[in-house]
Amino acid sequence: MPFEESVMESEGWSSWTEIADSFSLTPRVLEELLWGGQTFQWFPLDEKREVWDGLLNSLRIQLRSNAGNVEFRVLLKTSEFEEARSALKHFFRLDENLEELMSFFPLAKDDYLSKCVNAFPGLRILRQPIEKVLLTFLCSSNKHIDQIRKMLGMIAHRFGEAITDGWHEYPTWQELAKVAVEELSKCSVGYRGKYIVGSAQRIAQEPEFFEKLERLPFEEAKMKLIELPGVGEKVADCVLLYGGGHYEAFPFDTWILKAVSQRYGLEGKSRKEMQRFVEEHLGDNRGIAQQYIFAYEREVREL
DNA sequence: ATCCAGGTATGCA
DNA sequence: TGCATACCTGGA
Repeated sequence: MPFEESVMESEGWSSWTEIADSFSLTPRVLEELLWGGQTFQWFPLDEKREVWDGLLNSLRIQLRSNAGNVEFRVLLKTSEFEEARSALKHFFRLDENLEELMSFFPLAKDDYLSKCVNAFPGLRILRQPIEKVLLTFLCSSNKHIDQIRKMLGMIAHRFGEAITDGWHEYPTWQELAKVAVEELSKCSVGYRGKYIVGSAQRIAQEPEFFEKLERLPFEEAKMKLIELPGVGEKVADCVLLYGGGHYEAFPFDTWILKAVSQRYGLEGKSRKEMQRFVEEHLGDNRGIAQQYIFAYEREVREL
């Protein structure tokens, strides 16, 4: 019997419902959003990765693309239906006009970017709490996405609040500040353990750290983040892009570095020069462009 | 086995 | 500033 049947019949779940009228995504793009390295609290329920199981605002939710329409259902005992729907609209940024944000991309004179954009229609930057994003990208250095996911899963399970059916939230920074590095090391975090606890302790001793961070303009927020141990330029850019909604952030990871230098003929150029090129060529919403490039490169290089 | 992975911190020219 | 190296861990 198809997997979907048993899911439909299990108790406690609401019925599958569209998140919003005009919100459609192919299964591939939905997969890229939930599994591609922006967020780490969603897991595929089936081999084909068409149904997703996750946690959003501590609500247990499932997602799928049904003939293009993004549908959700929620475990009713843990939440109200409309609460989940509005959390999802927020998460997918349905309040923003993606087309308009991308209207300044130099698509007419950039075949490469056009290819990236066309390959993942509707791809966007998810909106996640900045506290959570900081934790995820503090784990990210020198790791594959699936390894990051495993680390975070262990951290949540060991230190985070239990929600339902073995699902745990991430621990708060206040909680992490009290964790011993040796304890955290049991989550395979390696040398990142001291970064996480060290950052947690600084955050814990500065009241409203994240509130202040969110009020700062991009460059100042970036400097504030880089003061934390384990946060360099790349992690700071990720935190501000995925958690702070700063589309000026353009994280230069190894993939993007390779892609930009090769695709735009900038081999041998310094990192500074590449940054300057990206700023001028891609414009203020370059962070969104980065997401398309990242997705495209991962797909063509087959991982 | 040896290398590398969504980098950062440190030391030295 | 700009480059070299070490760093936990685990999978290829």
